[in-house]
Amino acid sequence: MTKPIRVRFAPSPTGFLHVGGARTALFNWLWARKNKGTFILRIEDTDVERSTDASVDQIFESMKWLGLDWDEGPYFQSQRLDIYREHLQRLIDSKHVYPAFETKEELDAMRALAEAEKRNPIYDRRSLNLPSAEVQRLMETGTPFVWRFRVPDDGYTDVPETLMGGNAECRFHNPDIGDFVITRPGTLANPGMPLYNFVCVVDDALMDITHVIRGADHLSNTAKQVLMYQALGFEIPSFTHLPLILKNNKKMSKRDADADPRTPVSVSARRDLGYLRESTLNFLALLGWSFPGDRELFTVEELIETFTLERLVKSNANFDEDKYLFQNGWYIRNMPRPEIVARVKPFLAARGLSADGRSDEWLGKVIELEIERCRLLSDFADALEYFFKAPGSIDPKGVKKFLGDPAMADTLNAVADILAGLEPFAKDAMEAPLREMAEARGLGFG
RNA sequence: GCGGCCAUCGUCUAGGGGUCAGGACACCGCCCUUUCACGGCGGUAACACGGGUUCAAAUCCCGUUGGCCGUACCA
Repeated sequence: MTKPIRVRFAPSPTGFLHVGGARTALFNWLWARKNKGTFILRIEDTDVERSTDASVDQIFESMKWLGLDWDEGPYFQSQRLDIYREHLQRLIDSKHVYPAFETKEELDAMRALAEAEKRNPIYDRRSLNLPSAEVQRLMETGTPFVWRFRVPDDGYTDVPETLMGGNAECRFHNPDIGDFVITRPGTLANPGMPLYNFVCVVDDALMDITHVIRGADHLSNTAKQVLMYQALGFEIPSFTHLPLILKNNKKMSKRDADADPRTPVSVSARRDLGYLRESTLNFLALLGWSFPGDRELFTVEELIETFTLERLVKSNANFDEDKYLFQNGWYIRNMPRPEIVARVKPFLAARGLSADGRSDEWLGKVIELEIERCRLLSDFADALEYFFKAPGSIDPKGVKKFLGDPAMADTLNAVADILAGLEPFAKDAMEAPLREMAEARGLGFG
């Protein structure tokens, strides 16, 4: 038995949990559950400007709803600043980092110039080339500076990647990486907050993460991180970069605000629309992974049992709304009826349809009437509304078209007479006389 | 621009030297059904292109093209 598996999901609380993040969390969770490992939740909130408590709460809530329970954490990076400070000092002492004094504006100008000259916008190390007396003076006079990581002048950095790169290693040319920044601007007295590529490595190493499973948008960051692991003398974990989830062939992100209310990107909005956790997990698992043997529908237990990193797909996947909807409908139809009744209730209430005084049995019967047509839990509220309240308004066009016709009024009266005379009043008993009447009047039976 | 990754039906994918290239969603048709839906049956539809290697390439190699991601004092 080798080292126990430890994985983590590390969202930044700058918005709700979106379906892409949920899939990353799911694959980490599955890998932990499959291997009796540990699933850790870590909140990456070093960007104080953008992080909010509301986002943290919503992330927790969405993960709990999906059933992605964590074994350790949540850790908050904002509460671990002393740890990062300690490791930063190690990097300073070992000369792996150096202070850089350029302002944001200067850097923007340098980048613009590089672009205009069609050069790579790579930091030119001007602060590294400052005389040490000048560096000393600037620091002591309180000039704000950032810490930059000194990337080796030549050579290559290999990322031990299990998926991308054909199970080989992704190789980056060091001079292409550039000396990246690992803290925000600060002074000796007032140090700047540490940045992602630094804290991520410190935490993953200190938390004994064995497998880093994250989105492929982090692939190029990983080269920087490998360099940091080496500089800090940490053991490098294995990396698995998941193909991205695309929406209309573009990376799906929470920044594409939920333009269409029917197809939101946030997990909680999907839940509120009446998507089930079961179908959400099932559908998400199929985005970049496949169940062996043509299976498309499976339980979470089967998923845990079957999950392997080997069956992960390398190419990006478009989010297929139709398939998600279909699977949601399938789960609704195949769910035990008492369970469905319980799940539909909140959606009726949300629509102001009171089930007070109605038994679950009665609710079960009316739900059964529409269950094959409903693909979202919220569809039941639309479909069953007429059981709960009288029509609020009637389409005037419809009134004119049907009720304005004297023959129609006559027909309706005939229908009413037949129904009133029925004994007992049952569905089976009403069909024959109504058909007879329709035929006599030369009408379709529709 | 530079760097990295990727490339099978419209979409999600299976298949990794010899398959009629399989499944699912969507779409179309038929059946079931008073309608719709569900269900059943059937159908349209794919190996990006060009070179190699090989008796044999969707599968291996190289190139091209295309797509995506990154190129922050965000994560």
